[in-house]
Amino acid sequence: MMTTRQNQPGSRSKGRVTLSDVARMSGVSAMTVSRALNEPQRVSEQVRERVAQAVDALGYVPNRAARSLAGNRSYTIAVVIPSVSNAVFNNVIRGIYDVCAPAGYEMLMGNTYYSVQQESSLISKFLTHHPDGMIVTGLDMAESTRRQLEAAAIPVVQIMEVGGSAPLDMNVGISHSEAGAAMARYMLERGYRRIGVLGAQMDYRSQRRIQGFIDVLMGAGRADDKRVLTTSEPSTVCLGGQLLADLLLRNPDLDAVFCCNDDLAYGAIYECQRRHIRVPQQLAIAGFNDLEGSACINPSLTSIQTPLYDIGKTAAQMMMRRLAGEVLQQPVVDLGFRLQARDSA
Amino acid sequence: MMTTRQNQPGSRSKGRVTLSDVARMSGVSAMTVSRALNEPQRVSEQVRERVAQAVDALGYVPNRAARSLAGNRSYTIAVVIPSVSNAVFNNVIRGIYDVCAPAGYEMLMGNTYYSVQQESSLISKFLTHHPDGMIVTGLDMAESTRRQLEAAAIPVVQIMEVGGSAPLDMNVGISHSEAGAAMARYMLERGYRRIGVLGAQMDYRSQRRIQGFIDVLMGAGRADDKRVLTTSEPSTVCLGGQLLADLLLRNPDLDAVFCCNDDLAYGAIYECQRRHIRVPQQLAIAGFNDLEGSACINPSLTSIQTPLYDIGKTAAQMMMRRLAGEVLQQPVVDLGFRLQARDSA
DNA sequence: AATATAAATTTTAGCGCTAACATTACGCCG
DNA sequence: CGGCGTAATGTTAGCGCTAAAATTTATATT
Repeated sequence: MMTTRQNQPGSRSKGRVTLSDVARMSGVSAMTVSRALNEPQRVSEQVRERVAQAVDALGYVPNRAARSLAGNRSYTIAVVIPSVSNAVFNNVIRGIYDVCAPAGYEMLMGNTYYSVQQESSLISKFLTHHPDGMIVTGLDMAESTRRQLEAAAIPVVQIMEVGGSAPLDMNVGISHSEAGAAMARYMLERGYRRIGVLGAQMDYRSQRRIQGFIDVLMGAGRADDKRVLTTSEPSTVCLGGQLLADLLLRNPDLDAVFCCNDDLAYGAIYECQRRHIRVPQQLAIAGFNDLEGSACINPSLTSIQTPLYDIGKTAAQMMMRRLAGEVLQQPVVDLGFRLQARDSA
Repeated sequence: MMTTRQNQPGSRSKGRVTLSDVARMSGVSAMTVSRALNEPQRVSEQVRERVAQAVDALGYVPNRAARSLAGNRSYTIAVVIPSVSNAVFNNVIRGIYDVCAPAGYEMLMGNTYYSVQQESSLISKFLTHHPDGMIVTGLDMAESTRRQLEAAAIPVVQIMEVGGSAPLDMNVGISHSEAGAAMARYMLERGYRRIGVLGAQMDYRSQRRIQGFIDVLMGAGRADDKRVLTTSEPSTVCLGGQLLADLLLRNPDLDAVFCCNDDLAYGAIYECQRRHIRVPQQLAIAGFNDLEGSACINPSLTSIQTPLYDIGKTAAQMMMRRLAGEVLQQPVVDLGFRLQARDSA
């Protein structure tokens, strides 16, 4: 049970342990305590120890707001992604985290839910934290947001895709149209000829994947608009099954389907199981992103493996270098992808 | 391309637009601008408008650090969960967000990855932000962390489970042991007799689910240690298949398996598909959490539906009421669960 | 019109920390 | 042993905002 004084939020605090309390107890100035905590190598060992003891004894917790205000630096990187819950971005986030945390940076994370409006308002909100840098997903954003970011004059890394619109500052990702094209070439090589396409969410990257895929089919004289089914609804496993059902209704003769992400592909495979359609013999299915479950579904799913962790890690590393004052020779990095062939296509 | 002045981080800022710039331009005092932005009903309409214009013209972005420092309140709620990428917690987070965002609160989120150590260090880190409140997962935590939270003297809501250890402050969730027990009773009622149990991750809540399940089996004289297989490895779909394979090796006569979460259950179903074991005729399978995909896998998965969104929403509402100074009559809320019977068991 | 009351606004004083500069202590050399 | 460079510590001032108190202005009441 909570027994003690509850700080009155919204009143002038008293009784909070501050740097000067620690300073008083350890018999040095506040500034020295600050240095003992943030640049320990700059104070003598005995001071370092006395300060550590005082911090412990008093239960001192530094106040980031004060630090940020005084230091004109927040030690915070804002990360703007469509959805933290998405397994795709989770890997990216780990990559960012593994670089930021050891460097003493916090991450401020938020979801856009694939909406340009939500992205704009989220970025506005994040700017009030005065982050030292920002990592945002994708190359496309509202013009006003672009201006806001330029006005903020902080380093920005755009992640996930390269080669779409011109980047604002730094850029790390893969070419989604090339990845889509690679999948199309693979399917054609394997002998599939009546190839369908399923897409949901239809953010810019899904669109580019599908465009790249279709362009290759077109080049081979195998494109057919009737075989492409997309929706702006959020992508779910169940939706994959429904979309496949729709698509087959209009194209009973399909011999393969490219799903613009693995979730849809799972749903499509489930639908085939229910209809006793043998995959890949009667219908081949491929996905995109190569999520954890793709290796163990039946049949195992052919997909495009994207370097998610490395995208996050590289983006954060570039950010750190920029924050250290370095001028990057290569502000745009294409990390490439790998086609993971398995049993489903 | 970034053209303009890059703020030197770590130097005294100049040239940032501040409240007083807005005040000067709109011909009122800084304090009035502050009120115009934060309590608009307390200033005259014309001032409100002039301020809005000046904010627009100057591109003013408030500085949260300054606000937090001056106001002794951060408008931040720290949220400590095992893994943001987990679909389970995603729903909880949405519930929290839907209450916090309209109330003007930010969420500071972090993962413990089911580790008590990581939880401790995360909470320490979060306390440096001086959040106005904290929402943490589960009832169990390191004793030192418990003391830290008490010393911080902020409202705390522990979420996900009720009825385990005594709560620190407020508490919202379900009883995992009761939920496990309910599943066991259901399986016994359906006539299953040689029932196995699979568990991974084995955080406290998984343990309680399994314990509740086994207690009921025991009461019915159907418990058997050999039929329980658990691991502390993180739970994944693929692991579910491997664990089932192991379990069947030692217990070829099983007629049902309870998986302590849906991911494992998916893997178990896949493994059955590969082995041509008919579910549920030869082997029934049940999961826990009722994730999105559980309704459309083949066969559809019997699971325990937990009120994830409502847990988050309720927790945040209790937090808001507490921050408004209210004394809660009911600091512990059990939201209950529902057994979702489907085809797999 | 005088007074009481409420509403709108300003003034003052800091929140807790760190950048920049100032000072002191210490070792080392000629 | 004085002078000098370096390392260690201290002093000053202020980051941008808001709580609280003080003041001015508008509105109601008699």
